[in-house]
Amino acid sequence: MKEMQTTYDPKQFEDKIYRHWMESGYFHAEIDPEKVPFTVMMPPPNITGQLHMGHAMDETMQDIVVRFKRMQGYCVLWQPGTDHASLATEHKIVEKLREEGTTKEELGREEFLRRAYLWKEQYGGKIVGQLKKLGSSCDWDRLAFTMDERCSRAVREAFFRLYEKGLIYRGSRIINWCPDCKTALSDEEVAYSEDAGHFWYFQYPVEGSDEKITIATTRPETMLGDTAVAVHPADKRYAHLVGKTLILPLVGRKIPVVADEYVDPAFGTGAVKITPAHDPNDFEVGLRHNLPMIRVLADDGTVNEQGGAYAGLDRYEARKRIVEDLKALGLVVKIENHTHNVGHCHRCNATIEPIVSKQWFVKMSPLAKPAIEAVVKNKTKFTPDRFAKIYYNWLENIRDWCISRQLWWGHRIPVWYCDDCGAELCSREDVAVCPKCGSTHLHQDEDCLDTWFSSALWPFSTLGWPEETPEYKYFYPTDVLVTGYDIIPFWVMRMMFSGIRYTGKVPFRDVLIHGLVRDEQGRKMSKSLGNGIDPLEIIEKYGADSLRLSLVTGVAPGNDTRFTETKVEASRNFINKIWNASRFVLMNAKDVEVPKDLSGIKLTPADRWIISRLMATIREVTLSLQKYDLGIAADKLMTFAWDDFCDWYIELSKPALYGGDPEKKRGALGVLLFVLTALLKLLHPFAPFVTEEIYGYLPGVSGDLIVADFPRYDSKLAYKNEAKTFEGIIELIKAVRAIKVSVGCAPSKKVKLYLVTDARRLISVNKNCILRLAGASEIEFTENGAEAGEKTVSKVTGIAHIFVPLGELVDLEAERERLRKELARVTDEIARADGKLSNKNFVAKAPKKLVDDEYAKREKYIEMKEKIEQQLRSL
RNA sequence: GGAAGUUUAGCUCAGCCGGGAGAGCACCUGCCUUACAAGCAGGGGGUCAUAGGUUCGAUCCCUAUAACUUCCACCA
Repeated sequence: MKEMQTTYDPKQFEDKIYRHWMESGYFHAEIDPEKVPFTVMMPPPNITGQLHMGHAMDETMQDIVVRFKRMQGYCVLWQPGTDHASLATEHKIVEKLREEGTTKEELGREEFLRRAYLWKEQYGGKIVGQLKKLGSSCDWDRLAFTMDERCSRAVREAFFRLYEKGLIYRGSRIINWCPDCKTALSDEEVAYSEDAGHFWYFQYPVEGSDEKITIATTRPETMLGDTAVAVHPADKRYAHLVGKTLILPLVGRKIPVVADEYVDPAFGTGAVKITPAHDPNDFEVGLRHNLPMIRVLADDGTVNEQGGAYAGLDRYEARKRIVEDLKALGLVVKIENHTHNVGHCHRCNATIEPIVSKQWFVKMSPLAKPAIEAVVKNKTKFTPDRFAKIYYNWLENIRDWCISRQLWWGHRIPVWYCDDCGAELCSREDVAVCPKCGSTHLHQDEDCLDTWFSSALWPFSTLGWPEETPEYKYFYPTDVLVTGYDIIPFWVMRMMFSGIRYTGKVPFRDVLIHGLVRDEQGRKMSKSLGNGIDPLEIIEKYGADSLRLSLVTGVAPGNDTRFTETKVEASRNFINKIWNASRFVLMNAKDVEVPKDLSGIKLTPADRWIISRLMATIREVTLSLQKYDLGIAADKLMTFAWDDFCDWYIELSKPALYGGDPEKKRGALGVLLFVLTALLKLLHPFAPFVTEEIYGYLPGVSGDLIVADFPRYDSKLAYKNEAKTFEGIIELIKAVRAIKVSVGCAPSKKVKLYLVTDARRLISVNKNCILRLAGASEIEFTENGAEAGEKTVSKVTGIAHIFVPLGELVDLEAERERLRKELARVTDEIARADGKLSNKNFVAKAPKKLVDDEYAKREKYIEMKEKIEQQLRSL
């Protein structure tokens, strides 16, 4: 039998243990009709991604749940995978091409895609390795990729079904356009921020008059596409101009003045320039008044040929020039500073241009309704449930989803156009011949689908849907989805409506939402701030277990948390404690094995107390884990491990271990091993590596912890009353310690205890423990403590009145003072109890147990008071 | 403008059904007590943001207020 090293050093075993788990196939989920399935879909990280703290927390939480369920005997599938991340990846590759001095257009679609796959092969695996470092116990045999064959097939099927029902359509509408990425985006992919800008006031001359109308704009360059000026119908200032024609300066176009309710007369000048092709509101106005739509910006954000003299200029350069030119014409009234909300590309942060463009859309309202209903009806539950409201907010206000992207890396839209008859053909299979006219001159739509279109299918596409594979039938719907609240609109919501639509079932029963991991100052970790902390560096320094623990302790579900290295250190210290406690048990446990149960052991009161505490902990941890209260579960566990087991029980076991009575020693060791084993099991989901490592040293234990049974609460071992009685011993020990400290008695100096007590038997049975833990030499029972003599410090506890003769250390005046304070405290307690009990309503209405408890407390304090008074008199 | 959250010890945060406020870190005192100084023992420190209400009883439930955070919408 090898011995445990004297210090906890995670580097010695974490990789080794992970390899062992992999080789043993413990992560692999094989359909087992005898077992109940438990399925978790890992949110697929981007192939371009690096593991960050957010992932680390998300993965840790999933792994805790998954390991817990696996140990409970479920057939657990934790499905891993990666996301092709269409835009993010293409963006990176394009950047790389730029460095190489080429462009994607130069390479052509085919070559570009070849490069992209190469990239995926090269970098896509990186994050997988990082997840392994963290201890993720997912089924790597089933590693999926959103663009693999299975998922791609599901994407086509989903698209086809929606298209068939008219829920996918193509149309020209205002969309969010990123001029840098040169693609359309969904509403969710636009992030707004308050940017400082200007409010420019321009004058547009009225045709056939000297009059001019003043408009205000934040985007002067869009005036090139103005096709009207709108005023409020009830606005008297402009009533005479409605129907008149204006001459658009610099352009010379004649545009009408229209009356529209949309205009707020109180804002700006009350007259609004209308650019239907570049503003969502103007677009609506344009439709109502049948205005022409003139697009003046090209895909790259420069002014297009419609811009006349400004054609070819970048939008901001054009803006500057237009303002200058209008100034020269004397048409600029004023320029104000103005901060307003500007949309930015979620990926590259470029300013978004609203542009009219022909794109593919998913009609949302028929999909949103059942998705809302499913949560209302509790088919899917959010934890914490307040996130259901966020989810409703999104779905209730949702607009049609723009799903086409002008990108190459992704799922190409499965629609073909016939060059001869113009037919638009959506198909599950590639189309070579036009079914309408028989032509073979067809071309596929150039665009790709939004990445989230495929992620939305993740819970079932990975299982083989639309085929009714055995996996799909067994593992779907999944049990819990774990993700951050920031992903609700992108992913959770879309999986919900997709799952319901395509499979007829909600994709998951529970959604466990967590918050963001922030930096020490509470700021979001981000690349631009450079405040991100690399989880791998933390793992390198402290080990994965410490990182995992630090990410779940003291965190309430759904709340953000701050990452501090101090917290990791605290976690590391805890694990070190476990390590050393285990080492202590094992170095004493020669020729002993972990007992299967406790039936062969004669249990001492201390044994029963720790077993009772273990049972309570098992129950609390199990319940908390079932409710996904990971922070509470970890907290209970750590308190039990450190306070109860290490600080108390191990110390309590020492008299038996060192006392020379082989039977007592065997009993204590049996309990130590029994409790330690259970503790390792309970702790395993949180700190899998170190617990598995220690488990390997346990004598007489075979197999691996990862697949051991999770401890079960056993009411026969609860020993509630005995445990409560034993708390009296603990209180007694603490009181003696406090007495010694209060007079500056050296801890190593043993003192004699005189006890006035009714619990002589209880104390006698636990005498050795009391002596050792309290630092006492002997115990003598007395009637009134007089034997202890003058120079004595006394203290009253629940089971005894303690007298400790401390000779010269005792300052009688200080002792009197201390007793007076104690007396005051006890008197307050009695008053408090009296106050409650004299309240007739309390006695009448409060639960009986509470009232009885209050009487009992009063009794106890009165007794204590008498003893203290008596002691004060005798001094 | 709408929504959600937060406000508890010096700091970071927990707190299940309403029934004597907790942890970690920091701080103070004393200890290398042969598992552990990444430790042990003892200790100090809180009007649970404010004001009302419900209740026998409120950190917890309700209402209002304030401050902060986040998300959404958005007036060109």
